[in-house]
Amino acid sequence: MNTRFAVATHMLAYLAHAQGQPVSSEVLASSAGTHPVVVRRLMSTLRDAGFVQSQRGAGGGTVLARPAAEITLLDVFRAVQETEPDLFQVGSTNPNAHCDLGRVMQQTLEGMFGPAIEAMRAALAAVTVQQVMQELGKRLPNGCAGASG
Amino acid sequence: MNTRFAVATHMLAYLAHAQGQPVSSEVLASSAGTHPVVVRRLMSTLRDAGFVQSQRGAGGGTVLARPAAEITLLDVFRAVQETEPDLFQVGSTNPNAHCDLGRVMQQTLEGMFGPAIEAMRAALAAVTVQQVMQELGKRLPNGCAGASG
DNA sequence: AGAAATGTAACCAAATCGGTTACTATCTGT
DNA sequence: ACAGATAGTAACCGATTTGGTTACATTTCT
Repeated sequence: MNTRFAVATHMLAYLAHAQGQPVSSEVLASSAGTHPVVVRRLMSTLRDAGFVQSQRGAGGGTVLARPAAEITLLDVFRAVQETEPDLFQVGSTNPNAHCDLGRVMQQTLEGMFGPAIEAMRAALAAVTVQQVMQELGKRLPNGCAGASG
Repeated sequence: MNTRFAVATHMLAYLAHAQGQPVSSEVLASSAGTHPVVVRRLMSTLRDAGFVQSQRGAGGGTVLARPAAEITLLDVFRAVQETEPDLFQVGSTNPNAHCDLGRVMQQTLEGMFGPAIEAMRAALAAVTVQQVMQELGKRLPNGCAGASG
């Protein structure tokens, strides 16, 4: 899987911790261990999804556009992972035209994965960015997250 | 995601339906809509995992090495998807050496994904190859699966 | 004006994936 | 013994994806 989901969550949690103070892509990239352009690319997606808001120019950066408590990890996953419908891409076995087995197999697997996928979705939907941030706070009592890195 | 998991399940269900009769990679490939070499590659993995047994030469093919009721989809997934531990590869954000945030973020996300991953695993473990085969039988009453395709 | 920052296109190297060819090894049947 | 059928496996290829990087236009603040 990609790193996009993890990086996006990382960025959002950082923004939540910044409490409305704009954060530059350079700072976020440094924290997430990637390149500022990668951050801005992801931000573009998150902006389209309505999660963040950016300001150009000196002193600019990105802030959350919604309360962190109202952004779930499922929201983030959906925004960032364009191929969300097939969280498990069961299909893509090229069904044999000569027989229905291929197609039926695909339907069958999809049916049997339904519960698994729903369980995963529910688990992701149960966690908010705010919770991630708070969990981070517990593990980083020194406050490094808000300062330099 | 790959097609490997779907194809492997396809093959195993087919073998379960064949009831001990060896099935050639050509037949399986035709049914799954792929190439015989792809089937044999996957079979090699499934053989290493102890799920199937193959016989070379004329009249050869592959048979199940275990009762279909004792092979779960989680088993198949683990065997075929080498990167199983990170069903969600949360990590691979390069933690910033300057600050612990990267590493802690990774730990935090992993911790919050634990339940989601476990839910998914449980759902996969609850389905056996035999159940897939039976479900296929319901949807293919004409018995095409056992005949030509 | 100049510095700082985003937005975005473009390119690249690496990895992955599935298909294909080619060859060897093995087994069965005559 | 020989021919045919089959698995096992290495090797290569093209397509796709991914993330990093450069480059440049745009915006905003001082």
